Amino acid sequence: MSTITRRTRNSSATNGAANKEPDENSTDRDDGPTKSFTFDNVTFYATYQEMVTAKRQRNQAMLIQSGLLDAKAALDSTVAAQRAASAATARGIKRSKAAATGENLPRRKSSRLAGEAAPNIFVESESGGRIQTSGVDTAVEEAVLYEPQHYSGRVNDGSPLSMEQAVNNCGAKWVNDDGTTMDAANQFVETLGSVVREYRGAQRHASPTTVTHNMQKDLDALSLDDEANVAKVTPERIYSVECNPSPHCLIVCAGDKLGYLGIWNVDQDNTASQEASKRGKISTTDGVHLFKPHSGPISTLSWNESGSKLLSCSYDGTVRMLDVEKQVFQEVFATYNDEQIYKDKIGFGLDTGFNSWVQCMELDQRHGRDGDCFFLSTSEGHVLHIDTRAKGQVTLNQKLSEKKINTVSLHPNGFTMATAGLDTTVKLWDIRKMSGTSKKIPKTSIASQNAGKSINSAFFSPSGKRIVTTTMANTIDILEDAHLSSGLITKPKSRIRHDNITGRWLSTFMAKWRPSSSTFADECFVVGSMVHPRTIEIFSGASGKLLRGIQGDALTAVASRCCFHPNADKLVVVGGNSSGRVTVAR
DNA sequence: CTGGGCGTTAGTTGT
DNA sequence: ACAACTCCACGCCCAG
Repeated sequence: MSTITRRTRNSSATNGAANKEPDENSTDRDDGPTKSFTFDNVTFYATYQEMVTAKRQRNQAMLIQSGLLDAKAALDSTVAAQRAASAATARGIKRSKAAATGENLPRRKSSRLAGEAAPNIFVESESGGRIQTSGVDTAVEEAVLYEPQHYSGRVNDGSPLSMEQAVNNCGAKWVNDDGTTMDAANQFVETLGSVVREYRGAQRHASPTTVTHNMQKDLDALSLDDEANVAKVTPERIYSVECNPSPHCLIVCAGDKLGYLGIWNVDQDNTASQEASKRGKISTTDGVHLFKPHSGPISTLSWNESGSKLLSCSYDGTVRMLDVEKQVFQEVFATYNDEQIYKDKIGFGLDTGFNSWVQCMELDQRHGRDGDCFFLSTSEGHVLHIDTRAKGQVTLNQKLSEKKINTVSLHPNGFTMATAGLDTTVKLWDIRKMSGTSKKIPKTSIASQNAGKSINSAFFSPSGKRIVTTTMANTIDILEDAHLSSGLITKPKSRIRHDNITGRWLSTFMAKWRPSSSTFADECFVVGSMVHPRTIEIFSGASGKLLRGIQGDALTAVASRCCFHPNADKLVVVGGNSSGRVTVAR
């Protein structure tokens, strides 16, 4: 291959060893007939163009000879066959037919949220983008016009968001226009509440979590073949997926690029729901319910231990908490700029403009597992610690990097923290040695490892013994006892070659540990993959070996963000893709 | 040393 | 079938 020379900028970048044949360069603009052109040291060509043509023919012949074209054709046809065989599932949320043809419609929330008694102003019908309303047109215009503009385009002024508001924020495009969506959402939240109560009750007479006796057997049993285990849960590309911890009921939530939160009751009895929908009771969303508590990508979702609260962290600079029992999205943290009107806010002065956003969240379990305290990392290299108990405060604001920090992870010992990000390193810190606000980057961390390329994620394993990192250098590294080492870590315990180049349209891969009920030797993690046919991969932490590549008809796209169910009796793995679809393997 | 520009990547939706 | 659209990723090159 090294003799193939192409002249585009990119090919010379990707094929650094490309031989530049000097005559090609030196005679680039000289087609004069007085010279002859040498190629392959054999043939003489009268003109430059003839030489180029010959070269192209040679290259073509080489491609055919190499079998690359055949291989590509074979791959293309298998991919095409897969595409044809499995069209995207229709299960889950649907685009409203009326809205599909038009641009974004004015939201109903305008008049509702403004608190105006504006009866009868509803979008009655839409066709071809034209909106017919009942009620007075000017009133609609005013309602839209005076819709309050919130800080940085956030969904509201930071006050608690009711379930109804969160549903209405979704806009007409994704809300079923049969008017039953709200009922369905209400009913669903009731269901969620009873799931939580049941789980709490079970926890009270707790027996130790079921221990998996034969990991490999459980892994082998995972299946991705049932189409009923796929649903469109969010409108846009998924940034985060998480399972409610209740083992009694499989409830999966996903957050997307635009701040939508979809919660899917996977085993909702669809026949019953369709019966009900015929009676006009609830809508047929296949157990999927859509809310919009944020205005930017939801980067992290985390349930508290009892499954009663869901924390969502977004690039929009806010962290919200869905309280299942109170049925409200409470804003527990938000960044603001340094205008004096915000001086009483917890996040005052933490938003420094366009290049500043909150990148990720990690719950701090040191003071109970209710989600009261958490760490945040920012696009500007800060790590924050927020304590929402009492009045709520920023208890740590430390700059740790010049570049974006993609993840923070706290060791179970409660003081070793791992950060990883665009500065191409994993760094370990002792948070006991940090306090308050510091803009100075500490000169030394306890230990660090340099991947050479950006690091998508670095997480401590449940035992704390290991760290798994996913890097843009196309590796997954497993470090062992990194929290006990110091200085530069030159060699990971094991290094897995893994294609992590997802490009700009897919969320980056982040290998995630199975959270519980695994022994130290059984620790394993899940990660998405670019492999054809589409696969969700599970690796052993101890050996770095691939334990299982889950494939099946139900997985038709790359699952960029994956997670395990924390404590279902049976092994459950969930993946979210770039079009908002969630796939459950079990 | 920084920032602009470009290329890569996969899947859905509209024509 | 095919083209358009996505564009809060990141690496690399290259100009200033």
